[in-house]
Amino acid sequence: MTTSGLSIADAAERTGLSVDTLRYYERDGLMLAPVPRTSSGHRAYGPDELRWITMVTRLRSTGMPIRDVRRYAALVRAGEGNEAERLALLQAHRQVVLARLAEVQDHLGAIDHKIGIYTDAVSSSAA
Amino acid sequence: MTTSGLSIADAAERTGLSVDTLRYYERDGLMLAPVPRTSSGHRAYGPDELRWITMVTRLRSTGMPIRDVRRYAALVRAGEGNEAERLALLQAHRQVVLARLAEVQDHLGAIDHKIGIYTDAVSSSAA
DNA sequence: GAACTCCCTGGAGTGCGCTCCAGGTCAAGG
DNA sequence: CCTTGACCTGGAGCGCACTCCAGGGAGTTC
Repeated sequence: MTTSGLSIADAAERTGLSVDTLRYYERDGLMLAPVPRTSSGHRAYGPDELRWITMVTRLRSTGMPIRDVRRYAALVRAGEGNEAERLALLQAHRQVVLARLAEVQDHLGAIDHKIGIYTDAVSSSAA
Repeated sequence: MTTSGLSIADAAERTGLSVDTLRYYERDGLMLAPVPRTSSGHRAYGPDELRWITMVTRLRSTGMPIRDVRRYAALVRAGEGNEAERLALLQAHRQVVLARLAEVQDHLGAIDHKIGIYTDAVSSSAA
């Protein structure tokens, strides 16, 4: 009486990833365990898988390389006892992201300045 | 009596790009004009080149693809009269960057939450 | 004038993260 | 039955942005 789970196409729609990417992530060791299969061998994504994919997406979308996501997945897969390592990995990532955000914001500020200049130029030439 | 300009190695150091990247940008049409040369054919980067490279770096570092930087360079190279187009390009980029920043910040918030959970777990296990 | 260093060019190679493809299986519909 | 459609696998291919390399000057140092 278990609900079998989402097809890969449905999981793709839910997560915003492509079907190919979902299979690629699994092949590449980013999942915590092989995705469950139906009797005919089709993947069936359950809530656990979807939640984990969401976490992977957060890490990827903040710029974490696949290889680091894989390391994080390995830690989680290993089970309890390595929380300090997981924490260290996430905190290191956090620092990288914050630095990157600051850099982008700084550069964007300079670009905004240039936008201001062009805005003046364009509006005065239209006058 | 013209100061000849910086060697490519010095320009690389100044801009934070690699020597190879500087040559690549020039080959790929990202510069406004061919970089001036010394009598022996070595590149000599002057203030104009360095300023432009700084702008390119800002665009690149905020995620603008090479191809769009090239389009922007082409507009600037074409001279006055297309300020509206330059402005449109920069504004479009700005929107993309802002959206990306918001997304990253959102995902980072979720990661921070997870960090909080692990911090609690680790500190209580140490207690 | 031999060695050294820095630079040149054209072109090949690399790492990343997907993305696509051929050839095959399986359950359901007509 | 036979087609259809979604999915399977292993592996090749791709776009991007560099990065590296071979082979060849040119100017300086001893």
